[in-house]
Amino acid sequence: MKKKTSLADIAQSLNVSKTLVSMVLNGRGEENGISKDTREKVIARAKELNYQPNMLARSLRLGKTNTIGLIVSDISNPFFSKIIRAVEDALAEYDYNLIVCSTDEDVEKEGRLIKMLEYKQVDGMIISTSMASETDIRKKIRSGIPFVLIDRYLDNPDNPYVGTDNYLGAYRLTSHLIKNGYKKIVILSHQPTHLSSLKDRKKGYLQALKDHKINPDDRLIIDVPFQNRDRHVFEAMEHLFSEGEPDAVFCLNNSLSLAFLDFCKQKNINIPGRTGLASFDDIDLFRLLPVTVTSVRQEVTEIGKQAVIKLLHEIRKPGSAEEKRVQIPPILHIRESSQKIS
Amino acid sequence: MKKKTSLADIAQSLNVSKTLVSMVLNGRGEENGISKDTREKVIARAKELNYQPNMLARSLRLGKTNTIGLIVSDISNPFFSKIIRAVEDALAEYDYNLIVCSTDEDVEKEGRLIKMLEYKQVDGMIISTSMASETDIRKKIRSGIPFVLIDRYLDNPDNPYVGTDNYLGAYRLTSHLIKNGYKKIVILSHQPTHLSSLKDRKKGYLQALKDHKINPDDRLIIDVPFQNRDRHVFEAMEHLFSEGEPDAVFCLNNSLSLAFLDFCKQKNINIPGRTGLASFDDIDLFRLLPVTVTSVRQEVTEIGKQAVIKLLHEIRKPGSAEEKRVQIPPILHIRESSQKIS
DNA sequence: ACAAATTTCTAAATCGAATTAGTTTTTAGC
DNA sequence: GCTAAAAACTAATTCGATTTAGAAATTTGT
Repeated sequence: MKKKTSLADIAQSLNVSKTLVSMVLNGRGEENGISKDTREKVIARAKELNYQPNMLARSLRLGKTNTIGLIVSDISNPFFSKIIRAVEDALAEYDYNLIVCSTDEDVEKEGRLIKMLEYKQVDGMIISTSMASETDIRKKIRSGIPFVLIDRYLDNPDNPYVGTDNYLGAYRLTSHLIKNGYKKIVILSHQPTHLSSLKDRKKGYLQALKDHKINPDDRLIIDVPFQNRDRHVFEAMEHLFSEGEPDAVFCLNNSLSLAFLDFCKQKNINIPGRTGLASFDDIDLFRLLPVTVTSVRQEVTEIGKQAVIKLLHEIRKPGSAEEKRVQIPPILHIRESSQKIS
Repeated sequence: MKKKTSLADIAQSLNVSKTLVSMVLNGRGEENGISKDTREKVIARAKELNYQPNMLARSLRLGKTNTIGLIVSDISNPFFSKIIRAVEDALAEYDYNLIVCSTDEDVEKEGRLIKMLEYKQVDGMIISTSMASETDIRKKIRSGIPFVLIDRYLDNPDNPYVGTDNYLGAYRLTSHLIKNGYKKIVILSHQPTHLSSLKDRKKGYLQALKDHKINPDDRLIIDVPFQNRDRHVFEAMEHLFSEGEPDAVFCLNNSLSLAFLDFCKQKNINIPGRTGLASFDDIDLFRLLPVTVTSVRQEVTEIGKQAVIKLLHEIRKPGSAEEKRVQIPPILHIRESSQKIS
């Protein structure tokens, strides 16, 4: 590893000051009255010595790193990985980079990651939090680094947030099922029930039932833990289908849908013959199955983009946003898995 | 944004030197002969003032950032997002973080990203390169920052590399197809044919044909561009199927398989009735389709883990690894899409 | 030719931590 | 009570860039 050239090296080799070199290389030579001749010499020498600015030093001095931290539960979940991609692209336009972290829905781990990002002096964070309240998260972010929540919001309505209108999506999807003749609609969700995303989807479901004069049935509301999801879904569904047939199953995210499809495959359960199916989150699989799957597609790219816009806004002038919470309407894809019951 | 407490603040408030505070907080108080009394006072005050070390300053001084750069073509591709997750987890054990970037198979963009990671002084890089030669990549990494290639290797066999044994996977998969009676086997690949991963898969395919005395047919070897992949696959397949029926299609990665399945869905092509199917990369979809898809699964987690081990090795003592190229054997999943031709 | 104005450039401080090469203080020995 | 040794602590430099405040050199005006 050759030692790198620094400003000082260039300055020394030309017998000028570091100040001058710094100004020239930052394109502020002219306005600072550096002669054209000198400017050219500096630029030439910088190239010659293969000068590469050290962003650490620069960031330390300037108090900004042009780096954003992104925390999600699992970067390999397609929902998040697509958001990350959108965030990456949006940030690139403003010359920001991205440090990504997965929490596995572990609040402790999330806390540690937030701290770590603070140490690294990121300029802001985008967080899909597993925490239950804003107080918890503020306890970690003591420095006041700006952050934007995605996917899940917290109790404080002034927290910048971008996500899907989960209530709306679930309401529409459930209404659609009901209109198609389904009555006993199972809702398959996750256990830490404090997540706003899942809560709102459940609310949408319940409201749709209510509006269509269907009484909710607690036995049709299933919450499985995050860990060992597949096994839990299998057991819960096995139990449910042995007790009596539901009309349809509404899975609240892509992982649950996958687990449920696995169950159907193993148990040879025919969709929509034996049970209807609808899912929150749309994945490739759904349009490729021979019986395509009805779903609500979240606008992941839009969520990523807007989160970035909001965050950069917060970084520039904190707290000045007009609209704190942005809820993007999802898109309903009606397919074959929820065909009309004859 | 409250101003942060620095070492100096703690030092001043206790009337001791920064040196002392630094030593104590780094756990080197005792060995440097700081009295227990003072040590406790420092630690207490640090807590009281909510001291958070500034990693920028630390990194600048120490010459290491504990940050790794990861470059892939698209972080939202499930193959890569799973590798990223594995890399993240493996790095976490050594207290490293991850900056991720997507290149979209664009060599220019990759060059810019490498430069940027250098500026940020990452301690090392893990790269799934789109470049064609080691010279190209070395031209960018002028600083000599250690890097490990994944998924695709380059001409220099001394470059640390971790990937799948693509030749082996393709050879086995093709042999399997041949043994099941398939003869006219289409291979669906991508156009920039310099990628070692795709080249090796093709080699494995050709060798399998040869070993089974089948003459390769150029019309069955299809290379589509990365951009507008889906459209190109559709057109190429439409043309191919109109000319005469192939026996089977071997897709060289998950994206091509998805595009091909889309085509079959639209054209109502029955698998394996009308054409057999096998795929490199295994995705959830394949085991959930009613006709499950035969595939070669890459050990993504293992690739991520080993890449990290190799990189940390390079960082500690460059060039000392026993084995430069690690090729991990993939796992063949024989399913229904490649059933025996009767 | 000399002051004033303009052009061109620079020394030194700063960001926050780590570290080298000490110095000061205390204790021990006799 | 004095010295040597041990214990406890610190000043100053460094990493590499930016910036403030100002100095030196040149040009202009009369």
